This record gives sequence, C-alpha cells and structure tokens, in this order.
Amino acid sequence: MVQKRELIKGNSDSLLLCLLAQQSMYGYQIIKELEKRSQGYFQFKEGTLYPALHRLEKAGLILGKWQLLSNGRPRRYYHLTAKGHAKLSTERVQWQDFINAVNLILQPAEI
Amino acid sequence: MVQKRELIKGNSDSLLLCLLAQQSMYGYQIIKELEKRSQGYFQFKEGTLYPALHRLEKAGLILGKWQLLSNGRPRRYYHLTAKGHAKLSTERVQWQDFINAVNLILQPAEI
DNA sequence: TATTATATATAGGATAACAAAATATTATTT
DNA sequence: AAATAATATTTTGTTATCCTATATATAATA
Repeated sequence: MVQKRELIKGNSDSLLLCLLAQQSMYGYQIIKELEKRSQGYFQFKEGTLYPALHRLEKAGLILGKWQLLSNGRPRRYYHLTAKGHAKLSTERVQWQDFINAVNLILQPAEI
Repeated sequence: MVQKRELIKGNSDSLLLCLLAQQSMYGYQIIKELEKRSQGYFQFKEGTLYPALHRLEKAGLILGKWQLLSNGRPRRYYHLTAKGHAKLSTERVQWQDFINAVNLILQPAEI
C-alpha cells in the first residue's frame, strides 16, 4: 500500500469523529485503532493527533474526561457531543461529494 | 453539492497532472475545465493554480511554453513530461489506496 | 464609457500536518 | 537489577499549500 501523507489533510477530523461516534476512546488508543482498522495505512503521529483532539474539543465536537486507572495512571477519554454527531453527518456527505468530483477528473466517463 | 475546501489539499497536483495528460492547456483554461468536468465542484483560485503550475514545472513534471495568439496576446501552454506521466501513474494508485483506507474507517465492514 | 471576460503573477496570512523532544509510568527483556 | 520497550500526553518548530487580495494587461460587450 503506497502512502501519501498530504492526502490526509482535511480528512483527519472526519476520521476522528467517525471513530469516536462508534466508541469513546483515548488518544493513544485512537492511533492504534486507526492503524488497525485501516490495515496499517493510517499511522497518526502524536503531533497530529493530540492537537487535532484539542481542536475538536475546543470546537465543541468532542468532550474529553480524565479517568484514573486502577494503577493511578490518568487517561483522557473523548466522546462525541451532539454537535459532533451533526458535524459527522455533514462531513460524510462532503467526503462523498469530493470523491465524486475527483473521480470525474481522474476517470472521465468514456462514451 | 456541499464543498469543503481543505479536502483539496494534497490533491490538486494529481488533478492537474491528469488534465494535462489528456491535453495541453494553459492556466485559465485549466480553471475552467476543472470546473466544467467536476460539474462545478472545483473552482480553483489563481493563487492556487499558478503557484501549483510553477511548482510542477520546477519539479520537471510539466513543461510550459509561451505561445503568441494572432492578436499578439501571450499564453503559457503546459504539457506533461515523461516524468509527469510516471508520477501520475503513481498518484492514481495512491489515490485509490487512500480512498480504500478512509472507507475502512468511515464505512466499517458489517457482518 | 464602463464593465465583464480573458490571462498571468505574486505577496501575505491561515491552517494543519510532520518531526522531534520532553515527561512519566508500566511491562518486558536481558 | 538494569535496560529497554510499550503506554500515554503535551508542546515547539518547520514545512507545505491553499486562500484572499492585489497588480497588471488586453479584448469583448453593454
């Protein structure tokens, strides 16, 4: 699978919202889940993920809550807000529209 | 059609290479063609297109040649180089891989 | 005459991705 | 016991690229 980093730009927020819509997760878990579910394609860096989470939280799309593990170690679990759910619906449509538009260029319809 | 500007990031070069692979074009024509072929979705701004063309030319992927119209007005026509053709092939594969990876997240397989 | 369409170029600002390092705890290996 | 790897979050600095806006200039149209 050939990777191209630039393609992720503008899509990472949608991916995060989608993951958190299915299940509350913490940062490190998100990185591992994205890698696993995409069969190794997505390998989010810390410098990408954590600022993105803070951005989404600031925008009110997700909400993070510290939770203490039994060993005393803290984790920050994020879950989607109602606003986040609404945003995700919009982004799914936008993603499909975008793919359609790109495909019109990359694979022009032949007669 | 709902637009989301960030999605274009990292994809504009592929679109340009693809267009020029089919036909040599000049900047203004490219803007109009992208809009037409994508049914209005892509509306490249000058500040996006011309720097992109210069970037691609500097990278040896396209080559521009000034042509004087009968009215004395100059236009810069770009065509794809051999290196550009090779790059386009790679980018087509990368684009498909990327879509597949995103879809694995956005539309997880149900049993 | 004024506006719109055609045609290219570039400066400046914003966003977001990456690399890398800092910090700290737990688990595993040597 | 010591070293390393894995877990977990944060932040700083760099880079790329997309947009806004402006500048310039000619041709066509109202």
